[in-house]
Amino acid sequence: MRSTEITPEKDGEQVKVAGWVHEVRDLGGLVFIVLRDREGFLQITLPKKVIERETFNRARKISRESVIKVEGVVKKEEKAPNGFEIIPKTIEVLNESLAPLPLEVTEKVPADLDTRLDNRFIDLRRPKINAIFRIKSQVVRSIREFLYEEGFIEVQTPKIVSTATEGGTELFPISYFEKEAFLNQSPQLYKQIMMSAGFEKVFEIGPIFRAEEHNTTRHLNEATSIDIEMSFTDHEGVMKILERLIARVYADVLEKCGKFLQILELNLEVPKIPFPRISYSSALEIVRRSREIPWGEDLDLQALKILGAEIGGLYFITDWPTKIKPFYVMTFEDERISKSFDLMHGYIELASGAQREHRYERLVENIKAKGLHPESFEFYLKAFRYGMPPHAGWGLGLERLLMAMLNLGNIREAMLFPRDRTRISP
RNA sequence: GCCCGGGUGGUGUAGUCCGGCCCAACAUGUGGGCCUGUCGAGCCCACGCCCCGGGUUCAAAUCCCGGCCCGGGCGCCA
Repeated sequence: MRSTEITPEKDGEQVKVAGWVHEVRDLGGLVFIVLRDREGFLQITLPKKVIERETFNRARKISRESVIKVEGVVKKEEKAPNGFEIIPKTIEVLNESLAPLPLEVTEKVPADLDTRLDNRFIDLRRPKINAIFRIKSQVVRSIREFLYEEGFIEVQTPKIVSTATEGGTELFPISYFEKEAFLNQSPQLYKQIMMSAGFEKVFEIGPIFRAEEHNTTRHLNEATSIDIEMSFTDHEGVMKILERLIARVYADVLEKCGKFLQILELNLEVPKIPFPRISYSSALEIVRRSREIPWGEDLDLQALKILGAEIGGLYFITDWPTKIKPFYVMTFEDERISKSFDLMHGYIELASGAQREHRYERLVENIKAKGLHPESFEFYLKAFRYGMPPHAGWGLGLERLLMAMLNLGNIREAMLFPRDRTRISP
């Protein structure tokens, strides 16, 4: 049985429980073992007079974090946490833990993030850390459910690619027999090809790799991207999907992860849709009250912080200058402006999307205009020559979303085993 | 890539500025002991640490040089 399945009403019932020894409090004639399992804590109480001597003496010496199995009787008890305790008949040590521990699971002494990540298996035993990933699981589940309900088809695209970069980020080169290859920075080009293939609505949840030497609390070199692509719609259409998706995720987490939110001491609110939309040009006006940025330049961190403070919460920045967006975005009639958007949370960018350029000739021009070579994109361009519908899509950073939602101070907290500038293990 | 900050028991900190009073302190931990209502249990005893290599000096955790490692900010990027 799990800890949460037992209540004071089960008084007198025989139960089997298993888990980790969180703490042992030895009072001499009375020993308490705090047992921790996946769902919470249980108190095993051993009064010296009642327990068999051998069991009693062995139990008080069990090292913290050892894995034990307990068979015993539930006893309703006002003085016990949650109103009950278990009086054991037998205690079996399934696996003994070494001491001292690499870090304190009881959180009496804090540990640096670096120490925690080096010992992640034990760090994750801490309820607060565990809660993050229980919520992450629900987030992914909600996203999947929502997109399936909306008629999307889940796809898997390659993570090993040969193409030159689509622009922007650096790629990790890898050794691939006699060929040059890279880890994919995003499923962008492949999900667009799926539009030509006639899937109409696709999504993918998978890893992306960025070989940037950044060293900040909001960047990872391996992250999880949630990507959608949708035919016969425009940027407005996919923005609506995105805000509904975000609201759904918040609502589900609120409904199904109350316990974990409580552990994290978070008060989550479901964001109201539609999210505020502000054009790049209007955003620039706000920023210019305190800082000069010429039209057409990207908004740097300082600018985004000004905006985040001004607007707050979740909002879209739309109509970005074409020159700072990738070749695949579609422009308005005024070609300086693109049908693109970023979803922001404060100053953190969560997602970015656009209507795509589906017209072959225009696309080739765009590639050339970015100083790239159309020949390197032949596998991609081919899909545009034989019937490509108009389409739009976006990519959403899962860890960024989690960071924003749970107010995490460091994106590494949102990844089980983060990969950053210096860390590739564990 | 640029710029800051840091490395002291298993863990987290103090001490470094201004060298000696530091064979290094505190908490947690670990080992042992006492204790029948703990829930950050309490009390007593013990154990355990100055990143590496040079240098300066009568004397280095402390100052200087080099190295390794880590954190953060900016840039870039999602």
